[in-house]
Amino acid sequence: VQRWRYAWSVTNESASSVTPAGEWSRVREHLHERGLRWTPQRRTLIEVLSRTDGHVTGAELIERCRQVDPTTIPSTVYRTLDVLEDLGLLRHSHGADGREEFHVQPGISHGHLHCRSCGTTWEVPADEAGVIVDAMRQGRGFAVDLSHLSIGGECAGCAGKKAT
Amino acid sequence: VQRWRYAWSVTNESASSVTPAGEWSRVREHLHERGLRWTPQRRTLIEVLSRTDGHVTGAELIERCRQVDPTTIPSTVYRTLDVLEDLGLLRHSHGADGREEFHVQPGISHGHLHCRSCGTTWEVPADEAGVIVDAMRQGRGFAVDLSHLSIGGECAGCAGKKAT
DNA sequence: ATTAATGCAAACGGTTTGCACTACT
DNA sequence: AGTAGTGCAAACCGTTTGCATTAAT
Repeated sequence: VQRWRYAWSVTNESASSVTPAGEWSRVREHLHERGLRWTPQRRTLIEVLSRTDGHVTGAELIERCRQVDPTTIPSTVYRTLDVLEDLGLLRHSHGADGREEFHVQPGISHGHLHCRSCGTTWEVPADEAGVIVDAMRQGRGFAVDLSHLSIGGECAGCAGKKAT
Repeated sequence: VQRWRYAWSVTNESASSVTPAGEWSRVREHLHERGLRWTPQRRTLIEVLSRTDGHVTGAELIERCRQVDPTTIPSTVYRTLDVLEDLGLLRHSHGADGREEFHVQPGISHGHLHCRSCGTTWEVPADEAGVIVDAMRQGRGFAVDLSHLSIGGECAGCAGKKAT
């Protein structure tokens, strides 16, 4: 029933970034080192991930994979995400809407700021969050993991609209 | 089919706290003011909520209601939670496991600290979180809502165990 | 030839919805 | 009497699982 289409060559919009600087270029080797396999489905997901920075939900990734390969099956995506998390290339938590949220490149750790009015999410880089990390360490001996720092509230833009 | 059982008198373990100091004592009036009704099912949920401090998931509330009244129906609980949130007695967000999390007494606003090792959750009171609120306001004009502050990491206890 | 990975379909779990019925007011 | 609220069952949605099949090694 004609699965296993290789959509790769059709969709490398930005050939230069398909295998970007980072982690993704060696996934294939990482997998092989562990006796795991490099499949077209995984290739598709890696391509999508390599174009993604920050955070995505599982459902979003499936959607994007489907654009590359319409035959994408959810369970395959989720299973591959599990594997990638085992390899340490990914980390997941849960977003404000309760869905799985995957963080790409956990090396570059940062927190998140969510505006309840406009729904926008911003990253809080490590230096800006330093004050939080310090406060929790000193007060409680708690080691903050920035990738699991989530701050809700209202952004300057939305607050401004109301005020006027 | 014998619904509408009043389990109230059977389960007032701590009669003194059934109608505690706060908000819950006047829910009935709040409802009536808006033309809404006081039903046994709502009474059950209010009783459960009055014994609850901090945060619970919807599923947990249903479970606890069922202990008071085994005939509790999920949709009724969720619908009442909606109403209570409209009345401002409750606020909900999403917890680390992705389920709805209801915050009781939103007046006493606080953040949460989650340890990834032992799973414990601590409250971060307003004064302790002040440094975060200030940092975000000054840096970005962002108004932090403490009830939506979630910090993940590892607590002193768990970090200690590893070190030794 | 092995066996990891896939496709598929069914299950899961918390939450939501539609609708006829019930009981607060 | 009028209508808010309920019970029930089915739908929902993202995610997970079991299993026979397929394909990477």
